[in-house]
Amino acid sequence: MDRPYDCEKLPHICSNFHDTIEFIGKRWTGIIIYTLMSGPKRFHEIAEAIPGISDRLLTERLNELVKEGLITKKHLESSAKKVEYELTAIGMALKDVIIAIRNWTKKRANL
Amino acid sequence: MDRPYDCEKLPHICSNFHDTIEFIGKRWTGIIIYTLMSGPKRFHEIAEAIPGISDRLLTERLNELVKEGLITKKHLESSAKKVEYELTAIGMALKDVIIAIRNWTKKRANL
DNA sequence: ATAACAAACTTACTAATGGTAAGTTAAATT
DNA sequence: AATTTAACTTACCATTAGTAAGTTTGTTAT
Repeated sequence: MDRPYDCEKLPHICSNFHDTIEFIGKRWTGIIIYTLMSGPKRFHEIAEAIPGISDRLLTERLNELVKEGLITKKHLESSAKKVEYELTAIGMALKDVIIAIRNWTKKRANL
Repeated sequence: MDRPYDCEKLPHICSNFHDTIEFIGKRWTGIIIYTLMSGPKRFHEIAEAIPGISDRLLTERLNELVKEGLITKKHLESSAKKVEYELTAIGMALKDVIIAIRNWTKKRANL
């Protein structure tokens, strides 16, 4: 069986695969990104779209995503309290990953 | 912006997306699957291919993957001590997800 | 044949992360 | 002026992960 790619020739990519999957696989991170795929959202909108997540973890994950450059945070209307989160271009590029996971989930359900 | 798919029409898929990404996103799970993409491997081969993982967690993750039907465990040579782990068809089907993550990682590195 | 070694766990313990709930702060609403 | 709301923040307990030593059965060397 062949590998998806050659680790000898792409050590940088190989060494980063683990980091990437561990990052986007952190608890709640995947579904937060998925939620933002349908457009920018405010804090409470994300919270309401994801049953089970707590304010604390949502704050933490959003901060991590901002830090990693996958989303941006915008303060609305000169108010310190209204914010909006939006995927960056590289964050939005995760759509292909999400589609692949969706397809796999569907395939698995049909076994 | 359009969604990758319509949750109204595919509630089953929608509700399972989170489960899927949380499962394959569990610590070490992604890289274990990736490691097995290049063919069946014995316990110590997987351990050696994944720097940092401990015997305890590797055992735990492999058992979870067997339980979820993504890999199979084969005892070699009528011996109780030599085992081999291999991706099932549905486990191997995660290759598309892995390729998507690889592509995204590459794209991100070029920013 | 016996002793040392190895593979694949298993157990015990500590550290890190996640979950729950209450508290905070500034702005918007009544 | 008092109440409510958004978006955190803090404190505390539960769950999960990391580290290291121990176990069991089979294999290899003497």
